[in-house]
Amino acid sequence: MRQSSLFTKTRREAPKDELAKNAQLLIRAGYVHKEMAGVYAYLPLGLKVVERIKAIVREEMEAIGGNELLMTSLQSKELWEKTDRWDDKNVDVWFKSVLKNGSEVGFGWSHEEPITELMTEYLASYRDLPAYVYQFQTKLRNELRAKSGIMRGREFVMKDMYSYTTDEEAHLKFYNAAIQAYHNVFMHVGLGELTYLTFASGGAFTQFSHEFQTVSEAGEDTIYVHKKKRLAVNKEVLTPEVLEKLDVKREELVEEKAIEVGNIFSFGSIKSEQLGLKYKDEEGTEKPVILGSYGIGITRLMGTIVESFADEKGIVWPEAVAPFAYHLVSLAGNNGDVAAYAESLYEELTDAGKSVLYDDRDVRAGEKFADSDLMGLPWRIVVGKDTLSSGQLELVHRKTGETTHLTRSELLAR
RNA sequence: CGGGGUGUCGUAUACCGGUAGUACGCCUGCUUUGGGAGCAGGUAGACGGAGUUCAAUUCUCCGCACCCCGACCA
Repeated sequence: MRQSSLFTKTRREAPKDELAKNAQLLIRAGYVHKEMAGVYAYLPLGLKVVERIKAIVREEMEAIGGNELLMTSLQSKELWEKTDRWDDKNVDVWFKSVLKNGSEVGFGWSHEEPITELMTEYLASYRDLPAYVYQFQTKLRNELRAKSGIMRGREFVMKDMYSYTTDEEAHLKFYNAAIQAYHNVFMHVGLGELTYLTFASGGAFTQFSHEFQTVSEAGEDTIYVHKKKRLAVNKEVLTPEVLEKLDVKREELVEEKAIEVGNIFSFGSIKSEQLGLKYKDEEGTEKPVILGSYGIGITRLMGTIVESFADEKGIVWPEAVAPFAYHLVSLAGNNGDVAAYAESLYEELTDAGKSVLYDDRDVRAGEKFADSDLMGLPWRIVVGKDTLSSGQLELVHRKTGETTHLTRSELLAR
C-alpha cells in the first residue's frame, strides 16, 4: 500500500484523554479512533492487525474442529429469561432496547444462550455430537467503567467458541485440545513467553476455570506465577487447598500483574437443561448435552501486544500480526532517480507477494523515520541516494534497531 | 455505582473577572531534503444551560462529556 493513499495521519502528541499506552500509541499512529469512552473504531491499519489476529485464531479453531458461524447482535429477551440472565439484577452489562412493536431486545454481550438454543435445532442424537462452533463477534457490554484503552471497552471483538459433547470424558478431551490451541495462538502472536495458563475460579461443574494471563504492568488482574511449571494461579483462588492440588508451594510463586487474554470454562449440563438441548444416546435415553465455552478477546489481545512490546519510539509489532511486514521508506526528496528506484522496488516487492507499506510521501526523512518507528512495522527498507551508487539497501529491524545492508535481489529472496 | 479530577482552534497547551496567546497541523509562496526543517503570510478555539457581575472563557449551580481510584468484570 502506498502511504500517500492512506487517509490516516500520525500525531506527534498523545491525546490528553488517554493514559493507557495502548490507546495513546494506537491513536497516535492512526490505528484506532476513539468514538467515545470504551468505544473505538478500527482504522485501515488497525483493521489489518485485527484481521491478522483473527486469522491466527481461526487457523487454530479450525484445527480442533471448529465450525465458524456468525450470530446476531440483537437477542431475545425470552431466551435469556429461560436462563434467568435477562434481569439487570443478574447481568449488569446489558444494553437493551425496544422494537417498534414493543418487544424488548438485548444487545449481545455474550452468545452462549443463542448458540445453545440454535443447537437444539440441529443436535438430537449422539451421532450429531460432538459439535464445536465459534465466531468472531462484536460484544456490547454496558460496563460501568471503561478503562485501559482498547483493553476494556463497551464494544470489542471477541472470539467465542462453544463445545457440545455427550459426556464429561469427551468434554475434557476437547477442553484439553482447546488449551493447546490457545497456547498455539499466544505463541504465534508473540506472547507465548509472557502468557500463562492460569487457574481461576470455576463453577458448578469443575473446580477451576482456566484463564490465559499475559504478564504485564498494564494488567488488571493479579496472578501468582510458577515459572518452572509455566502455570499461574489467580489471586482469587490462591488457597492452601488449591496449591496442594496443583502441587506447588506458595514460596515458588511470584506475584505479577496480568491481562486476561483468554478464558475457558465448563458449563456442564446446566445450560443445556435450561434451554432443552438434549440428545438420545445409543439406548435411546435422552440426556443433556455438555457445554464448554472458550473465549479470546481479539481486540484486547491487540492492546496487549502493543503494551508488551512498544518502546519509547512507538509500537513494535511481532511479524505475525503486523499490518505490513515491510515499511519501504523512500528518501527521494527531489531526486527523481531515487524516486523511480523506490517505485520500481515497491512494484517488484509487491509482485513478489511481499506485504509492503510504501512511504512515497513528499516529506522529510526525519518525519518518515519518526512515523515509521511509531507505526512499528517489523522491517524498514530505506532507499536513498546512496542506494543508487552502492546498490545496497538498508534493512532495519524495528525491534532491535539492527541495520543490515543487502542488495535488491537479496531482499527479494528474503 | 461511591470517591476524586478535567473540559480553551484539528492536536497539545498558556494566561486571565476587562481585545484569548504559543507550538504542531492545515492553506499560499520561497528555500531546504538521511531523524519530526527555515522564513514570510494565512486559517481556526473557550462543552451546553442558568446565575452572580457594569463586564464571565475565568466565579457559583445544574447538565453533559472525558480521565483516574475503588467496586464490578464468563
